[in-house]
Amino acid sequence: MLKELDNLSEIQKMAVIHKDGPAMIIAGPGSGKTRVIANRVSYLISKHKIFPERILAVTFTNKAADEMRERCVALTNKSDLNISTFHSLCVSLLRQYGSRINIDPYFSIYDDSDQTRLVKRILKDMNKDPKKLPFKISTFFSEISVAKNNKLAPAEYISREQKDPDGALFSQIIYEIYDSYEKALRIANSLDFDDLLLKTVLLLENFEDIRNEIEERYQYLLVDEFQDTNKLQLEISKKLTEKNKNLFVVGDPDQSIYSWRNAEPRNLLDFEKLFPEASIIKLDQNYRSTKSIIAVADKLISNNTERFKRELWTGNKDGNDAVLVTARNPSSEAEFVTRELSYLINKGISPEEIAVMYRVNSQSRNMEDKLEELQIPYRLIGALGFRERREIKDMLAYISILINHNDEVSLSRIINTPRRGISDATYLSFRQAFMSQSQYESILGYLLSRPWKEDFKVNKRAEAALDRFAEMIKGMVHKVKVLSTESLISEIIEASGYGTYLEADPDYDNRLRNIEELKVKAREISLDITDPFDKTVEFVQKFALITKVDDSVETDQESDKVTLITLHQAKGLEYSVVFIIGFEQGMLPHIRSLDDHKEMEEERRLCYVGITRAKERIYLTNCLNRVTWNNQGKNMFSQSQVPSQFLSEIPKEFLKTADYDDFGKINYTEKNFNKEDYVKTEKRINIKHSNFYVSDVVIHKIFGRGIVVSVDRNNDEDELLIKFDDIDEPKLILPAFGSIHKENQNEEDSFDYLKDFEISGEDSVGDDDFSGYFED
DNA sequence: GAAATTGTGGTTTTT
DNA sequence: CCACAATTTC
Repeated sequence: MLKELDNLSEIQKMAVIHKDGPAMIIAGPGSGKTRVIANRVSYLISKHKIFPERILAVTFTNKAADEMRERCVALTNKSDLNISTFHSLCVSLLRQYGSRINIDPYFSIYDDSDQTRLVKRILKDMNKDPKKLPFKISTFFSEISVAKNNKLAPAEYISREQKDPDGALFSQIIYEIYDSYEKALRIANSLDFDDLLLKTVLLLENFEDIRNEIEERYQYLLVDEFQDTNKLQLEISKKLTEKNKNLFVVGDPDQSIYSWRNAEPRNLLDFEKLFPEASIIKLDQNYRSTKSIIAVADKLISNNTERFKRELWTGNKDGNDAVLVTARNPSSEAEFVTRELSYLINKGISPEEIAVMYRVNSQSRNMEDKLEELQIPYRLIGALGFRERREIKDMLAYISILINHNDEVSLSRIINTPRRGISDATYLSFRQAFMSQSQYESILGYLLSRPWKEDFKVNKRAEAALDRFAEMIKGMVHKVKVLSTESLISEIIEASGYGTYLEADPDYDNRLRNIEELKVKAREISLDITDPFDKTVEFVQKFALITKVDDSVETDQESDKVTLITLHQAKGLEYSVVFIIGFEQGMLPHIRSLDDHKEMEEERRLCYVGITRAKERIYLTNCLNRVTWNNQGKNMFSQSQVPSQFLSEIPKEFLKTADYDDFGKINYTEKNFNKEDYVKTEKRINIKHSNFYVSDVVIHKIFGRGIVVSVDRNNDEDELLIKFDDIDEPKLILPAFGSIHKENQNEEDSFDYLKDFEISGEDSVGDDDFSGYFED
């Protein structure tokens, strides 16, 4: 038997040996999807003698593409496979054929910060105050993104929108900005992310010869994560397989989490309608996770109503119980996670195999603090990607303007960075002058040839500064043609004064390191291109598509690190141990989703994605209180949190619950937990007895007033069962951690017994730890 | 024109 | 709370 079919289930084999015609693989999490794709690629090559370069596999992220490539190369020993993302595929196609639709091959790619810059500039030109618009800039971008996904140019957009009289005014303004934005992009010879897809669709749609040529080039198309494709990506997939129909798509409707970004899960669900002859294969055996984990995931996702009923199952062992831990507040939650993971690490689990996941990036803060406190190395898959760092954006802007002389956004970014005496006002006059002349086609060309001295008036100082800048750029315009990308970067840093400017930066070391890293990345890219200029162009264009998952903030040099990551970014990854924090209404599900059924289902899918990343252990955590931002009062205040409704959707027997209080101690209410394990991690000295007795009236820091129902002194430490006034079920409390005192005693007296033992570490048993929680 | 200071507004997820 | 914009001061 061929090695491609080794160790596969019958159903997986069916997918691997699929040759011609459309196929849809519904692949549940951990069902061996990547393996199936890689093996099919390999099988096509070795069994059917398809040339590797005629197979195109499209994934969602660069990282996924790299992994896929690695796997395929390992199997086939061939390196000329085509594996890329939709966006980078489009960049390549547009570079090659873009001239047919008036796109210069040296186009720049604008990310959202570039877009925002551009739109702000446009608004200024239109004499509009960004703050007085009836919508936020982000609304504008999502609006035009929808427009572009529906292939609506500004004119088409407005004619469609105006049918709705209520929205007419709103749409009119959007239209005006959209129109100017498109014109500005064209003048700047730049494309935004949606354009990359849209222009490619237009290319394939309108030019049969190009379509044929590309379809000839790629005989077999595989698309991964198909549930997250948008309309344009579907169209590209269809156009590329128009004749041969060799479209092999893989996805999982339950993992569709990008509908807010115009992903259309229907692309997958309706695949059968589109291609009635399609082979349909469902992979629902999970090879990744324990039964406990799968049970939680499956019970949760079965609460979605708009869903093909489908059961994920596994032949794996039961494994550890899934755990829910409730903490007092986010910092306590982070403390629990940190201590627990240090316990796991001590137990021999590699930090690399552990991830902490959350709904929003800001939740990483508490985790970072605690991890640093305990000196556990972590990798933050960050809010701020490498690409978005200021020094990196600046470098790229310098290079971009040298490549694309029309790239106005880049020019405006660096013309006074570092400060060289060219104020925004000066730049605006200069730009105005450029716009109103017709002799020079590019803004950089205009700057360099300097007739602008006649076109507008600025003071001597500004004029001299502009002159110096032009001189400096002039010296580099030819260098971009001959220097390697990394030498070019060094040259820019030297010539522009950026180096000296950086030295004054408080974050100098980091920024310098980032720039060095940029050079390394430049060196690594596109080894097969020989011309230095082409290489730089390739680098800049592909660099714009790098995702945050590709790079990260490292806390030290070791590679062995715990991962902090958003649930969205975690898709496609797997870890032995996964913590998902913030299981509270308003956090997860996110507050913006609470009133919308469809969005709630997507939040549920997001949890499903998170839970199914885990191989061995899953911990869900939440907080009783959380400091939130109050719109009205402009004050931070501690708000009591309602547990996530998703938790109640998971039957109790599948999720063991425990409480965690601020002193780093878990009250395990389920016997399946090995309490000893946790005590060891805390390095606490066991205590003796407390002075609480049955029927004592007590005050608890969190739960308020209650009566001691029973005292258990069999263990090393007392366990009190307390019926609190406001809580139906009596709660188990360990009095040793100072969160409780007798009603008729003041707190200090109650704490007396604490003198009998000590708590290791710098922790002091004082009131400090409580301050702030109950204010307001 | 740049730096320092005050004010303001905004918090989801990202190719 | 934090980032960035506007305003004031140098």
